[in-house]
Amino acid sequence: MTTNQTNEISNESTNEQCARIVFEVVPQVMQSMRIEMRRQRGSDLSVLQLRALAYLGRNPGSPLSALAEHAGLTLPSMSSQVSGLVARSLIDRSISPEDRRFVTLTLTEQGKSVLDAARHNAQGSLAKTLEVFSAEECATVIEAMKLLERVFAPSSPEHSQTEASKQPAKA
Amino acid sequence: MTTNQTNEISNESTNEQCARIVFEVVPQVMQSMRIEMRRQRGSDLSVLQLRALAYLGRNPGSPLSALAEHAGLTLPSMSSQVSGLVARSLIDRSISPEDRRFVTLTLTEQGKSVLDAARHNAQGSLAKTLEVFSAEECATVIEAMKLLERVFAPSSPEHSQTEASKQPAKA
DNA sequence: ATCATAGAGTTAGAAATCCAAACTATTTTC
DNA sequence: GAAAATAGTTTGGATTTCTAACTCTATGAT
Repeated sequence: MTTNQTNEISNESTNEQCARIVFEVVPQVMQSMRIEMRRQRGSDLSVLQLRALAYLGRNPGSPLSALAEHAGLTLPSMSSQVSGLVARSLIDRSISPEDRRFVTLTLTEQGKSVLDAARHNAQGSLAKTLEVFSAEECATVIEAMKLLERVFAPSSPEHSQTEASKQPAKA
Repeated sequence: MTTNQTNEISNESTNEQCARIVFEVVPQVMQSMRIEMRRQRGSDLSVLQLRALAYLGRNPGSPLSALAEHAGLTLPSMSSQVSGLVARSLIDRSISPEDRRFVTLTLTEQGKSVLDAARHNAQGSLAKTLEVFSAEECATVIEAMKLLERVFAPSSPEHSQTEASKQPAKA
């Protein structure tokens, strides 16, 4: 029987099997997404850039640090990415009047339309790939994604600073 | 063809919902894996490099093209990566005696031990992160990964490639 | 009030990654 | 035997992302 103390000896199979297959499959899916994004000749966005635009669509006026944390990047890396998107007129970057240290990031009108188009393309082709799944299989994938999201989401309200999820934004 | 006639009025087909959450969660998990790999100060391998070593562990003597296809990289990119691993004495690269155009890639003894250690570390910390899951939740994740693997995996080793990954080569 | 300190973000410099184009070497085909 | 095809490498460049050092702004201690 499985000991529920610290799971040191038993439960090795299920947990480690899960870790092994996640480590095997997630990079494959990610690579397919990158390739598909690169194929989209309309918007020329990376997966990260599209995710950044989508985040700003959901959270207009976010500071840079929130975006960096959401993406799992350092502040300089995200600053560079944002500079590129500002130069492409997809993001408006202005100084917060309340606290002038903060930056306020918002999608421009062009950013909104590019986001809409790119998201439609990317998720559309992904959905097309997933068309072979039955509704039940889709539900399984969705449920698994929600589980993984709970564990890997950056702004997890519970234990955001365990050693495994120490973010690179601060060291 | 599309079978979403019943869902046209409602929000979103199950497929599209699945695509959206996959596009949201997979990059997060991937980024966490990258950060965790970078924290491992013993081996200094990227996710891709570890995956390449693992592939060669399972398929000794593979040619470069098989490795490139498995990783979803172009031949030049994978050639460069392999050169780095050869320079670090983790991979032995020799010319196939049967067909001298092919290269035969094998793990060195050092490569095997580095692979073992790195895989243990990477999947161990991943398993630790997944410890919050119950056995049932783990099973859901495993099942979903198997589903995604069926759709996104390149062709299986020692087998003909059907149509899996012609994406990275040409557009 | 003033100066020290901390926080948010940017810039600079370097390293890694990856691709397309061009190239070499080998095998197959005609 | 020449031409075409195949496997891989080299080259050159674009992108990404890090650390370290910097600027600017807010807070706080005295």
